[in-house]
Amino acid sequence: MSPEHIKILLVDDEPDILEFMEYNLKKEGFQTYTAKNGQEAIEMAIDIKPHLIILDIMMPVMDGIEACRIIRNNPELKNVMVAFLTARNEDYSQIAGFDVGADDYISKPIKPRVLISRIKALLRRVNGSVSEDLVRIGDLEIDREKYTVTHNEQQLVFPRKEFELLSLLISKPGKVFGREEIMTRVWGDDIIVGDRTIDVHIRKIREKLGDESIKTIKGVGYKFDT
Amino acid sequence: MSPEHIKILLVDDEPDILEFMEYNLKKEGFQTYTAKNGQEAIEMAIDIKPHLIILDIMMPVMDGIEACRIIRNNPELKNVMVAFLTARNEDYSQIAGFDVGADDYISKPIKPRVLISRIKALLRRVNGSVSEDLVRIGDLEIDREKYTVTHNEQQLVFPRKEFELLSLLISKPGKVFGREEIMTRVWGDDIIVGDRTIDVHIRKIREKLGDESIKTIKGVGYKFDT
DNA sequence: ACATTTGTTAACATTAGCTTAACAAAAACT
DNA sequence: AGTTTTTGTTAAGCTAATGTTAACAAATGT
Repeated sequence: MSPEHIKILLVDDEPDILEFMEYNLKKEGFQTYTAKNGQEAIEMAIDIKPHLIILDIMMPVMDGIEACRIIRNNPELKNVMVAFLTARNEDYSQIAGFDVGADDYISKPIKPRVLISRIKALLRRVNGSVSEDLVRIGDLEIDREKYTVTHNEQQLVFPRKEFELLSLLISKPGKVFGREEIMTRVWGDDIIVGDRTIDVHIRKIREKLGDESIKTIKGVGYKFDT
Repeated sequence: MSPEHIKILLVDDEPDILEFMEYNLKKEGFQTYTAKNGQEAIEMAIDIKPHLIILDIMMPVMDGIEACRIIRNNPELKNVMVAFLTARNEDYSQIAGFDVGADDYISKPIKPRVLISRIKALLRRVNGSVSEDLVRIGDLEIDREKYTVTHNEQQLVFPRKEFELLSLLISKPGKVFGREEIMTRVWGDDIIVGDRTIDVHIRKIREKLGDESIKTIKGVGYKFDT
């Protein structure tokens, strides 16, 4: 999704900050909208249905936390992303765990490059590419966020590579992943490791899952299949 | 705190009354849950951690008084508010409810407006003094307002960074927080501190909590898990 | 101003998990 | 069948990531 189609609603009571953010986001091609308090933000959000709302926490009339709560409870808005703006040294405790469902925190003072990259990361998430934190296949459930694999009610611990490898295979059950592809997607293009490395990891996964699920297609690669 | 975030557990053996209360509370925006006896109520309460439980006194299987007693003895639930539903002419002496720690009585027949205003009053009490900033996970209770962590009846003092770090981890139990994320959310984007800093804080927290609860996922991050 | 508590760093110890090498087994090819 | 190629297995080393400690700096309290 290109920036031109992304609507971002900026909410802050300080005009300077709004202007600053708006300038930087517009330069990147985003569509921007502004509101100066939570109340206004919600009305506007319902109207324009932005992809992302950047909310200052401290605002008159209605603060960011409260606004976020309302947004999260509005069925029309519950899927928009919300990022909080927090003062540099604002106690994290003020916001932490108010599990109002914020997707990110951006701290002041805002640096344009940080802002942009955070926003892009956020939007990447919304587009589905990354998210999908929980995948269930048969009696297997892998949770990328918690980094756990649950198998027959048992939570198993998987070290990084094993997890990523299994995760990759499961991402498309049935598809055969060639060694090349596994290499680049689990290890990356730069680092070079021997060929047996993959086998060893496959073996460990099989060991933990009691075999069966990962199949070898000789000369081609591996696949996950029930 | 807006009604949308208030969870109320309604407990009565008469479906009509449940439905009546539920209808009225939902209209006000509260989240409601229902159970038809004390047994069920307790299981449900542990699960959903409601803010308020409205208990009928006379019920089959387990009556309200007994249920309340159990609730008050469960560390995870001891701070929820409990209100009893009493028949109009029920003798107060019979109730003995205050002995088991009820916070209010609501007498049948229930009038919607009375019900709502009593509930709001109750919840105001909660917000004024305790709770809301209080999170309980297992035998841990962290209070963001007081900056304290209670563990096995012991109030521990956590310095700011430690507290914020623990607080972050607990805000989503199970989720693995990468070092990057920890950095930005506890320290902020601007300030740069060495890598070992996080470890040292983690260590101190573990020291105080007697270890176990914070787990390391090597190469990924840390998570809080029971 | 001093004492105490927090936060950070640096240097070193430790460990988990990654990689490898060497060999065994199984397919695949002649 | 024999040979070649690919994969499985094992255990031992290696390395990067984390744990640990203590000393110092910074903040906070008295």
